[in-house]
Amino acid sequence: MRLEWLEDILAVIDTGSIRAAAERRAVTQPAFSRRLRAIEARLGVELFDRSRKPVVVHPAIAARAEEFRQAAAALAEMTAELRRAGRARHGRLVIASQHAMTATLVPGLVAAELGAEGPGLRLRTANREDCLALLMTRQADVMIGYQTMAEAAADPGAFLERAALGTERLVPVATPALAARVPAAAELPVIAYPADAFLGRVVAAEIQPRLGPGLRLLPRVETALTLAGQGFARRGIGIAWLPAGVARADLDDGTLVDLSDVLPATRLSIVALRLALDHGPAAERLWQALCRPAASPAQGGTGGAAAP
Amino acid sequence: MRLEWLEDILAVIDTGSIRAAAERRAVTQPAFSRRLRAIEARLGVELFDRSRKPVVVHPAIAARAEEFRQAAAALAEMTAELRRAGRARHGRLVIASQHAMTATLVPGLVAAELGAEGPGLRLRTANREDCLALLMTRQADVMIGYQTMAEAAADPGAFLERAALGTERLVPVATPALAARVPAAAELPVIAYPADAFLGRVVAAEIQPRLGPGLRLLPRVETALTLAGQGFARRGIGIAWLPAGVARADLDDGTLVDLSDVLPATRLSIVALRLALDHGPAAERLWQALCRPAASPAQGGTGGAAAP
DNA sequence: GGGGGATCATGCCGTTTCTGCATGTTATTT
DNA sequence: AAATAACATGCAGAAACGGCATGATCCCCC
Repeated sequence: MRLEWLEDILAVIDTGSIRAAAERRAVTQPAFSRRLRAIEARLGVELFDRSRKPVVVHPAIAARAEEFRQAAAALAEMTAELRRAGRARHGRLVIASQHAMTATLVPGLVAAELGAEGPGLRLRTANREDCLALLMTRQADVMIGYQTMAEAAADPGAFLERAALGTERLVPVATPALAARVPAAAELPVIAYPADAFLGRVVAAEIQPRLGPGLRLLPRVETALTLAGQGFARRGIGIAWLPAGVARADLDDGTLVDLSDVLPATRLSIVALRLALDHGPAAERLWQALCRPAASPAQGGTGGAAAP
Repeated sequence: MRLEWLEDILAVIDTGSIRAAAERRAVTQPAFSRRLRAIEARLGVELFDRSRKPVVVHPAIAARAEEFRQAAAALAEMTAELRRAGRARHGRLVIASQHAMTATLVPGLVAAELGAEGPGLRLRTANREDCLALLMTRQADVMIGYQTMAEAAADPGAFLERAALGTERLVPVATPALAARVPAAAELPVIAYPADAFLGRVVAAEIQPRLGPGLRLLPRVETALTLAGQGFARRGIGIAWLPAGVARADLDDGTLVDLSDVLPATRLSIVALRLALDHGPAAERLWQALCRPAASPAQGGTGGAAAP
């Protein structure tokens, strides 16, 4: 028996169909169908009545759903606890942060606030979704990431604690040559974020609607990685919406110019998140240090450097 | 988390070394070493201190051994229970039997004793070790197999219940042509059983030592499958030691002749085994029917046919 | 402290398992 | 009866896994 099997079975029980369960388990329907067959074969039990079209979970199996749920939770808890203990053995704390912040904001936070804490600190960087997954599976103690102002105003939910670290502007930038052509242009070459990435949703929700009516965005390249977007912008491929902290150095030395007077910009909230659970003393210290608002170097700063 | 992972970890905890644990888990040491690394990687935790030569389980992990054991037991129990319930849904009983008996003895038992029970009965055939595994994992309700007379006299252990169904002779047989050469020969071509198979051990322990001093066995082919051995014997490849029930038809029609007057034979006990646990009503009826000694058609019979 | 032996790791390669995509089949709906 | 949605299947590429041979360490004992 495997935790994955329990989760697969529960997905079918919960969603009521293989197709929907496949989606929840993030595989294609054929692959998931096979997986279920394999589970049945290895278990030696027929779990579903496949003669019905949305498959029906055999009643004897459905009756055990709660048992499955508990076993799955116990296993998940066991591995989470193992991870926590494993880290504790090294006296390590793990911070998960979104790619864009790793190079700019986070080093400042860590250096400024955690000087003495330093040695046992590890940084993992990923996209926002994966960061959240690291947090939920307890592979990370704290996550630092962006939220939209709307998200930051909403209740974080019962499982999460949140601390606001500041805000940062998401500004349109381009090379001076490209920028000069912007006011007259009807089509703007842009570095786009994928629609399913966090910044892609932000741009779609908060930037696109505020563009002038005759103005169209023409995606030249698409990347989820802010730093890659910065690279393209530097080469004049298109306009990129970058966090101010990422763009600051290029803006200062004139490689890029700020277009936020002619194109919409928006503001992102920078937050720290952690599970609302027991934490070790080191994790607690880290959290307290992050929460101390005075120490926060956010507000568009590059971390460590003073804000204007 | 997977049951297999827990079992792997527990194997190391119990045996104190990777090599020994690999043996217990029935894979080679390199493969097992890799498996452990993969588990550590996927768990994100270092489980062992590999700088010591028999690896040392990290104390934080060793401290959780009991937790692991309970989780493993719970998972194993859950799958076993699922299997039982799955079978019960079909009203099915599963009998595991050794290959050799499936064709001869078991049909007689089933037909004679279970006439009415018939429809929901399923027969699985495997070697003795796998039959036992089927029993232990509750994929089978009852196992029917051979034991040596010594085994049959010993305590079956706390987990197993045993019922003696009779005995059967293991007799040396050969084609008439080959048999004619036996008395004078110093080397006998034989159909050998693998040393790690049940009958291989029986031959090694009870037949070999009783051979005349000047007599050598020359394995011509090796097979664990009695019926395959019979096929070879029929073609005159060598002498085979076969259960009387298997050989009977060939002996009756003269295809093979019985050499037990010039070569050692031995006697095997035919037993039914089941786990000493709760059983469903159908399983209980089956067991009672098997235990009824009068009905047993054993004693070398081919099952169904009357014994001499 | 220097073999000798045991334990674990690694390179290589064949086998098995798993996945996605495209497409076929079947139950359900209208 | 046709349309639709749900599930299965054929296929090919990728990843995981195992065994074997061999290399690198650690432990023990003289």
